[in-house]
Amino acid sequence: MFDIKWIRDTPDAFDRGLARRGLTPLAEKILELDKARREALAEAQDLQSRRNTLAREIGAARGRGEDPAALMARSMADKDAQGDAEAHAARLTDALEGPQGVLMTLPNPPADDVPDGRDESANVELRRVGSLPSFSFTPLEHDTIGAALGLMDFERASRLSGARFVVLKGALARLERALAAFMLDLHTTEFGYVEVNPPALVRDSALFGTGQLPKFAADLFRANNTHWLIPTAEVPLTNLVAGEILEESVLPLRYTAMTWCFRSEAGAAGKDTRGMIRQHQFTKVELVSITHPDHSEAEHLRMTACAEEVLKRLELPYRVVALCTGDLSFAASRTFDIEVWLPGQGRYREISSCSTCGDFQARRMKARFRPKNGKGTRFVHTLNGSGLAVGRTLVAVLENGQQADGTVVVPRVLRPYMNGLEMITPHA
RNA sequence: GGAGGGGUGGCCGAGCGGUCGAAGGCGCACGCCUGGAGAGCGUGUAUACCCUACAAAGGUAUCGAGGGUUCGAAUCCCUCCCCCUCCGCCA
Repeated sequence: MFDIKWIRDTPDAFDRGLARRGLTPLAEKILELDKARREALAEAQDLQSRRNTLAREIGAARGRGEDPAALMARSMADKDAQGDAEAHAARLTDALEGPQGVLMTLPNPPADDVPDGRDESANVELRRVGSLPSFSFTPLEHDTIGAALGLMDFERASRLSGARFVVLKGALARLERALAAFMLDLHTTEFGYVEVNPPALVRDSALFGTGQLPKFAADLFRANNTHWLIPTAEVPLTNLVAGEILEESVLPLRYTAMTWCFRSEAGAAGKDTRGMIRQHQFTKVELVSITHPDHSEAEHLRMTACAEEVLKRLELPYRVVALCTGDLSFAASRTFDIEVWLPGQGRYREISSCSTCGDFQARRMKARFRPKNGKGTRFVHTLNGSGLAVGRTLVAVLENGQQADGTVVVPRVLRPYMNGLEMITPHA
């Protein structure tokens, strides 16, 4: 969602943002609509104002026992014209700001420092952390390891639910729970995030707020006519402040939640069909921050560091990548991906995505705050990041911790969460 | 699922077709008063849009949301959302 005033003031900057997203200029067209809308609005308001005056005079005349017929006739005379002007203004407003309006369907412009590029090949690696493990054997992929342990079952999962589901058992089920608990504990006790247990079913308005709707309905699971399954806890956590006017003193708000995430993975046919990398349902610990506009930049770095800390403590090697304009998601203005090293695949894979959305989501949600000094209200900034994707973290633990004998070493920090277990062995 | 009762400004609460953005109270802010505090008194206290210098003044809208009736709606009608109570069911 865009600030129409900003487009009025700086149409070139707006079009430049679109261009960086690979879109054609639209400022001129938008400003035409905007101008027409304001004219229609002014006309309608003018007529309404006159009729309000007449209505008051009619009331007064009645009070004096006079016949208001003449006044009523004058009021009626303007009625159609007003109706037309209103309808016209409403159509134009809808074309601009309605659910399918231009301002609603255009993506957030990239921040200035986002590298330009068509696709992920233009992403910029910022840093590598941790040293890659070496193996005296050819490291296996996680699904092979899990199957050999007898604790990861794709066949039965597909019998239950089809492709892109998994059944974890025993120590692996426990490992998933341990990972999520460890992450939540870290974020709540050391980084000041408030743990939230939000609904996993939301309605349209929440998904419009964060930007999944109207454009990406195909990526979501729809429960029925009124509810959708969340694709990420970003949706309920961010929408916690939808429609609110916050006191500046409560900012920043930091929320974390462990939820299941449900994604239809439309358009991912053929990608990552094996294993747990790309599932219809997965567990994720999410981080969301609601900040003052002046602090979102620093918060973005802070949030990324919080997510990185999880990997550091799990002793998993990773790298951080700045997404280029072509790889940026709809609502994000800047995104850092954290990619964990997967020895079985011999490559880094995304395990977290930390984005700042500026005021883009806040506008859609109407989430504002009242500045301490100064009047009126301002839109907050919203940020979200995985801290981390639990399923993929489990994959990384398996692939990095695998031993020649098929067992898997449990990372030290997880052992308290695993009843002291140091090693995952077959059928454990 | 069945039967009722409700949704008014930061909060409480009046209004039930006319001059209501909305009485009154509380809270909050500022001022006066005070050695200081309290009490007391006074003033102010929403959001969005239009207009405009993104000033002042003005206009329009908003009493859960959206439609309708009417010259005129917080007040009447319809649809939807939400909350509460009782019964049923249920983790």
